[in-house]
Amino acid sequence: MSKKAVVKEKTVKTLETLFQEMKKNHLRMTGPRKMIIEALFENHGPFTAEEIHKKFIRSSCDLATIYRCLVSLEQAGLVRKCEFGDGFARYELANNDQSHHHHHLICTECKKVEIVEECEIESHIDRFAKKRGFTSVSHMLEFFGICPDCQAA
Amino acid sequence: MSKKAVVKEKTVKTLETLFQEMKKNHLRMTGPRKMIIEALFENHGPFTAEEIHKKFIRSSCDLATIYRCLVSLEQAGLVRKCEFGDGFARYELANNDQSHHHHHLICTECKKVEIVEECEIESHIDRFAKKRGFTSVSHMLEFFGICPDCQAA
DNA sequence: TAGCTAAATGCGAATGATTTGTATTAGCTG
DNA sequence: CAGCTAATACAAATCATTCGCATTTAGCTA
Repeated sequence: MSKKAVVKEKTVKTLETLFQEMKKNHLRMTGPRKMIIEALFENHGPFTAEEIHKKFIRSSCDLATIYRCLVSLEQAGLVRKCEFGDGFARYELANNDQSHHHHHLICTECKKVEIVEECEIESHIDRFAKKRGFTSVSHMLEFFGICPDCQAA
Repeated sequence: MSKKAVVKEKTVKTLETLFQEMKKNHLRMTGPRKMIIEALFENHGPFTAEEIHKKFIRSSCDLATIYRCLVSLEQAGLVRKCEFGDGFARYELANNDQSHHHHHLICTECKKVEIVEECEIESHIDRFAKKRGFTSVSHMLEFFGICPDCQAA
């Protein structure tokens, strides 16, 4: 009972922290934005804009608004965009501290996403997927950054 | 001189091998397909369909044909599709043997792609990018496979 | 080598996720 | 509470990619 209370308290605090971060970034606290943050806070995604729109937004809200909210929330660092190469951008809460770094394990058939917390040797990386009973396992590893030429320009 | 000849001979052989693989997969040897294979063989990509169309295809050829060729070449295992999450699919020659496994290092500004041959500990993985003078380094690591539920179905 | 047939292409239109223009609405600051 | 803007709704545009269909052609066969 006390354990549950602690968990709940921690949960509420973290959601408030997210809202404070919104204010810190000069983002107005609008209905759609709050609903998006709450949805991503309470459900582990990542989710496409359309999934967020259909599953989590109760009061009517335009899909274009969802897209614009996600852009501003991403720019503010509250939300992270994930690209799995299937034509849909997905979004999840961005946990800024490195302790929450994680990868994804996506079923190529049903598109289900599992969180992968482990982080070990790259050459053995597929075993995380196989350990979970996945077959036809492969992984995508791509680097991003600003190249020396562009830094100079 | 003899060195150069050897290199050239090897080059020709490998390109011929690719053409043989096309035939083995019951793909007709059409102009667009040959040009795409040659382009990817002579230039290290990966390239978008539009880049291939504009840069490498001399004789007139419809962009839709490029897309269709890339699909059939991918199905035949000759070409690999890469997704960097910027809204463009890119293609490169698929080297089936594991010895040619590599990753990519993409400049987020000019979209230049560098090949990353190293394959070490995941937690130190960003150092490959930093070692090349890139800043704002991040990486994308996603897993793909068929989940137990879908295997059963 | 001519002819056959399915596969491949060209061209135009469609698709679908995402973006954008613009008038209207509604946070926030004083 | 007024006023200034940012944010929203709605509709239309964008843009990579796909598709339909008529025409062409690669590769096989006689």
